[in-house]
Amino acid sequence: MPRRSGEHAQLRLTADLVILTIRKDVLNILLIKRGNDPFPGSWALPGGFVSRDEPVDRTALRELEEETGIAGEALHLEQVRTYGAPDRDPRGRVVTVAYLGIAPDLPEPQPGTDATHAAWTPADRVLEGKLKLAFDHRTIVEDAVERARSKLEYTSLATAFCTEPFTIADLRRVYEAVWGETLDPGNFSRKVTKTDGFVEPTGDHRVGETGRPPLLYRRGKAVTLYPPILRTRIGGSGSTA
Amino acid sequence: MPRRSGEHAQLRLTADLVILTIRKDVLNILLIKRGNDPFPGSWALPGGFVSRDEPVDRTALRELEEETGIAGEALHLEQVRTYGAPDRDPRGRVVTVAYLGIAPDLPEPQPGTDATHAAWTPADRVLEGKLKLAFDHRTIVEDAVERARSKLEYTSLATAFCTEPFTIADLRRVYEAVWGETLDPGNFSRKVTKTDGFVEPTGDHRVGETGRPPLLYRRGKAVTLYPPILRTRIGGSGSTA
DNA sequence: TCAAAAGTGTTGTGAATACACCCATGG
DNA sequence: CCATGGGTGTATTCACAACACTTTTGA
Repeated sequence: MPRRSGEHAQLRLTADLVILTIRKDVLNILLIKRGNDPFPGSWALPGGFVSRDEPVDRTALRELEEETGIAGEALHLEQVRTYGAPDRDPRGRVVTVAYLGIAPDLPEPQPGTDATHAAWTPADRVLEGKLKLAFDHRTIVEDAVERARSKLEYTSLATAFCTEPFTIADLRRVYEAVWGETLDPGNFSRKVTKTDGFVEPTGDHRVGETGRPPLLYRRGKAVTLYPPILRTRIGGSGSTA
Repeated sequence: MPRRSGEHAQLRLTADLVILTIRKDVLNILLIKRGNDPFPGSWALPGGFVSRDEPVDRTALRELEEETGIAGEALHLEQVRTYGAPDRDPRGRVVTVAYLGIAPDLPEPQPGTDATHAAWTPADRVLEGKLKLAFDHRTIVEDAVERARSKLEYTSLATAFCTEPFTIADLRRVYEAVWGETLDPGNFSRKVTKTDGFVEPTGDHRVGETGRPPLLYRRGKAVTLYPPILRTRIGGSGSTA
């Protein structure tokens, strides 16, 4: 199938990561400050080049650890999509595979290779354009966050934000932070505990905080939720992409 | 960020296409019979190498036309995901970006470059393993078909299978073919016509067939459907991936 | 007149919302 | 005893599945 071999040799492949977590009830994203060309000093997603014979998924985990010191254990990681516009990188033809990672609240990241800083940043600062990112990383963030938002509806992804054991209110705060809307605590509790396989009670209560001690849960076996937990569409005409 | 330049030079990128259509109320997929190494004589997805400075999306359309004679006009095309296992291609490191295409019933494909045959094939023959495909193309087909099945639920994707103008029954047969289940005609009709922006009446009827002449519709403006048209989950425990 | 297909009416069931209210703890 | 957050009760609204039934054509 190749036409002339020279036509393909210049292309390089990277993996970039959108790592999301909830910090103080706010959706945060892991960013690094670039140390090298291009865009030195700019904020960007962690990521880097795929090595020969390295699965792309492993590139993602390796770069995450190299640039931020965060290990991929206990991290939900899934591919979002691939960005292949010819002019997206000034270094030449660089195609990137974007990943979405979901983490429970993690320690401060430690900058490593190619990064002078690594920090959790409220996702809204990127989505609202107040913080500019290098390359087409803002688009990647938008797509990844929308993926997370919609997967909260029909999968058990929200539990990946929680450290076990967690309470129903912990889970509700995940939905509220990711969707940016408040939910009725009572109705949410019922819906979650009645959705087969979403969460399993441990039998214990969480103590030490004010208010009635909540029951503790761990992740259930279900991957997809039926019925789904739908966002409230305003207007309902549904012309959103 | 590159370590040694030699580490990246060997990687090549392809675009592969899962083109779906409905033929005689059955979900069909467009396959080619390979003319070249590797796997000559095997059935496979249409696709080919990304050229220098060519957007990956354009590669997909170009290869589709080159190998099957089908033009990308009036074709819904979206990326599914990227497959990057190091050993997925015996020629070396070849990473592929898979696309899902949805087409209304099209003429017979004409084999072109690198393909000795091109044909519509019932998707079940591939999904049930009765027809073996080259590379990891069966996995790609499974993922693409599952994407189509779930997007029928919460988007207006089904209309991409229909030639305008179409009837509600045409649309119902799309759902039935893709989901592999029968739907109640009356309830389906109500649901579709009441879902804001899904279809718009043209005012005309289709004549010449037996039975009461159905109203004709064109695609509405909505991209997402609310409320969604959900598949009937049996058992409901939702442990599917 | 009959078969076939389209589309409406009707009814019972289940789920979602809004919100009142009770529970169990820390201060 | 009060504030705080967790959780249940309940009425209303809404959506859906099942299926009877009417409509309108071709044969």
